[in-house]
Amino acid sequence: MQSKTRMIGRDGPSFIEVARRAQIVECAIETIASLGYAQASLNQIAERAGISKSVISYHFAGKDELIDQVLEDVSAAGAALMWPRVQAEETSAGMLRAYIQSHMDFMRTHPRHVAAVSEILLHNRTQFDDGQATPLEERLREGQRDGEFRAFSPRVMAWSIRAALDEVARRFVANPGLGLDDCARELTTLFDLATNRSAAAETQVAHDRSRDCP
Amino acid sequence: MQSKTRMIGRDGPSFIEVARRAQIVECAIETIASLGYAQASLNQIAERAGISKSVISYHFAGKDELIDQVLEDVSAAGAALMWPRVQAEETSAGMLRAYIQSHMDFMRTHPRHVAAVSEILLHNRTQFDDGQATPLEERLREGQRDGEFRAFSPRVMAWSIRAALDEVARRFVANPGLGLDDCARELTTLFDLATNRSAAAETQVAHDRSRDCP
Amino acid sequence: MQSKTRMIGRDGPSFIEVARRAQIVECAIETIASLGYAQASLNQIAERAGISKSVISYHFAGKDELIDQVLEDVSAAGAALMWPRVQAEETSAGMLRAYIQSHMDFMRTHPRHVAAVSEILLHNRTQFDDGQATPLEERLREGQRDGEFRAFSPRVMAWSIRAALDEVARRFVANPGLGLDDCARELTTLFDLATNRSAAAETQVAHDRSRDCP
Amino acid sequence: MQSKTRMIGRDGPSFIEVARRAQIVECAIETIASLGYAQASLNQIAERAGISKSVISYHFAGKDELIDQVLEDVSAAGAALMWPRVQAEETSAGMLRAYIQSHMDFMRTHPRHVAAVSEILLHNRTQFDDGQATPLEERLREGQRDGEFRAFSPRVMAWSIRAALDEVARRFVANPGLGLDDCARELTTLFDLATNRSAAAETQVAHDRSRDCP
DNA sequence: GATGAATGAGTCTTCATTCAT
DNA sequence: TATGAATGAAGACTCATTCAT
Repeated sequence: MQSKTRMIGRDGPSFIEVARRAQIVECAIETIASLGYAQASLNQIAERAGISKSVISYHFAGKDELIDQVLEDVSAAGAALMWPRVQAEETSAGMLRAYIQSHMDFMRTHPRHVAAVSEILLHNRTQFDDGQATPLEERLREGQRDGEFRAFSPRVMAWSIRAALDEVARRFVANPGLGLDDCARELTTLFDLATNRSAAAETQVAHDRSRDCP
Repeated sequence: MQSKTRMIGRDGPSFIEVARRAQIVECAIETIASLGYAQASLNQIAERAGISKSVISYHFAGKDELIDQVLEDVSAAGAALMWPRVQAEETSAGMLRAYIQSHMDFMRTHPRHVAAVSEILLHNRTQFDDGQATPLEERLREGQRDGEFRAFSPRVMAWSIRAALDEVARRFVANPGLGLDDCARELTTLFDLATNRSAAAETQVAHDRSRDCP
Repeated sequence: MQSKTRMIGRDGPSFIEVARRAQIVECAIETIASLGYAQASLNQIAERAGISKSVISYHFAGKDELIDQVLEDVSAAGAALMWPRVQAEETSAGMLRAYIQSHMDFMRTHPRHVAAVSEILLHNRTQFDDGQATPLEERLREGQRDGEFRAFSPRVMAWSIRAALDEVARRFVANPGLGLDDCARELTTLFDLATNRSAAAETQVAHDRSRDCP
Repeated sequence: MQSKTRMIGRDGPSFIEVARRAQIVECAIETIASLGYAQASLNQIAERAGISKSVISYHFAGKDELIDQVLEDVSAAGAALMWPRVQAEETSAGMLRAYIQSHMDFMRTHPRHVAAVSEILLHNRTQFDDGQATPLEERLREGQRDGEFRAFSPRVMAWSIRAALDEVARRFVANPGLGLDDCARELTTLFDLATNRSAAAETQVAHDRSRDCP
């Protein structure tokens, strides 16, 4: 709808309005995941939706609003799936595993959603707010305070985790035959080893030994 | 394209041809790193090079060939810096550390090159050759055969390593104040722990214990 | 168009029909005066009216009819205010003064109406009916026949008067602080001098003198 | 030319560049004068020029620059024609007559130019710099200081003069049969009478008389 | 009567590419 | 070799209009 005065009345957006927006958002996701962010023009999106290009302009103020809606919808859905499972864990290591595992599960059920968001975030790196910590980073930091995680930079670790997950997401979209279960197991183990205290200690010993007698 | 016609002459590309192509590639790198892939039009590149836009079309079959050349040149430069240092190591763990470390060193000395390639790969993720193993993956596999690395999927591990390195690269470009030394140390430790055999064993024990008495 | 169909009923347009049309016309005036003709889309007009855009299409055959109605309504209102005062004058000079003065008064009481019409005429200067004389022109001609006005082209004089009034209207809309009383006095004097017989004679003398001994 | 770096070297714009720009500016004038500002799209302009729409984008940074160029070119041409003739006059009244007369002469030789500028100025009334005095206003004020002109608001008078001239310009474009000589004579007389001191005095007398015995 | 929804034509702009010189 | 000039396709966006409900 073009007017921004969108009924201050009681009803809010109509059913069909909601449905259309959802459909367009879905098609945008589909398109971005398939063609990449750069190739995902309104034309392409409209074509996939089987609608005229201007229908998008009717339901969204502009491409930006559409993209924002994609981010919002997918993030909300992802968070709804993931955080309960993360919070249900008692240990920090468990939480990290749950984070990765649920991320992969979400990816399995919504592969193109994850890929699309990944594409969007990668291309809109304006808001690279290096200043602010992500929830994941916070959780890692907490795990360190608890003494469960070894000493590492939570920021770099969070970057690495997200980068690995996003990479898998894109690979999965390009190649749906990819075994997500295997990937999940690999990544949980990888970052388990990378974060837990005892492994670090042991490796430190190994390092020391290797330095002692080269 | 014209260059092919030129190639059939007896002496290959002339000196000036080579120089021009190199100059253009450099300017392309500069432009992409500065403005991002999307804003790096031939116009912008030509402007930075102080040449006419059509010079690019003259020396390259099209924008695609230019971009490919950028990838090729930077990859070659990177490989030339990195692989000697990697090969000089005797242990697989050392090689992995050298891989990460030299990658960061290359990033420090050629930040814009790395940024440009990163941008390009991000936008042209069409050709996801999942079939073929990268050199890094091969090295990881070798480390497993040697018994130095634990059992993991070399492919997923390679993906994770590259993803982490590229992420740091992008962060570094966006924020040159980023401490590359710290990142290098973080990542080498991270993937050291993630790959080495003893850490895995120890962690496995820890896991078992945690399963025994929850 | 639908309204024609409706008209063939026995009682003409219903009360609600008339009211709606009037409301829409008012909002159109408001919008055009505020945003300018170019920015006054049906969307904007409907928004200000608090109605749906298609209501306009329902009550008017198209934007053109709406615009025509605006012109008609404002002209009628203006004429209703002005002509009685003009006709009340006995001399032609008095009539001209009354014309200008009442025009400015109308401008003061209906600034946005005048501005809207001004905008519309500016953008739709297709139908320049140069053939037909305006009422103002007729009055000027009459003043000449009475011997009260000097000899001049009533057409060009009428153009000049209207142009000056419209110019002041636009200035007033752009800058409501403009002193309309001052403008009214200036313009009445200006065109008084420009039309009256005695001033012309005197000036003619001056001209002749200046030609005699340059 | 798209690049803004336009050769800092010695040559400046090439001959063909200058010619093309001039041609496009002429066609823009033609189009605006014929269709009105609102209908003068780049498409229309390009069509009249017999060139592709993007040629305009090549030679001008955007529509704005084209419009600005139109204003600049026409203003320069007009000023070059008018001001020498205006300055050549010794009396203020002579200058005003020369201003109007030369304006009409320019209109005769460049009718569409004048009409186009008039259209542009009317539509871009953003810069309605009511604060700043135009050269014409300054001249009028000077004439008052000299004691040659009666007391009037130079601003309102300048508005009226320009409005009348622009009105005639538009009428002339719409109807080329219009007798410009007659118009020129009419307007010079009109504003002569409206400004000169003696006419005002005489009229004042008439006014007084009419007030005495109405 | 009224309206949300949809649409196609049209706006300006950017860009890679081609061509004659 | 080099380049100024030109072009067509595609980009996002606006808008008056139409239609089913």
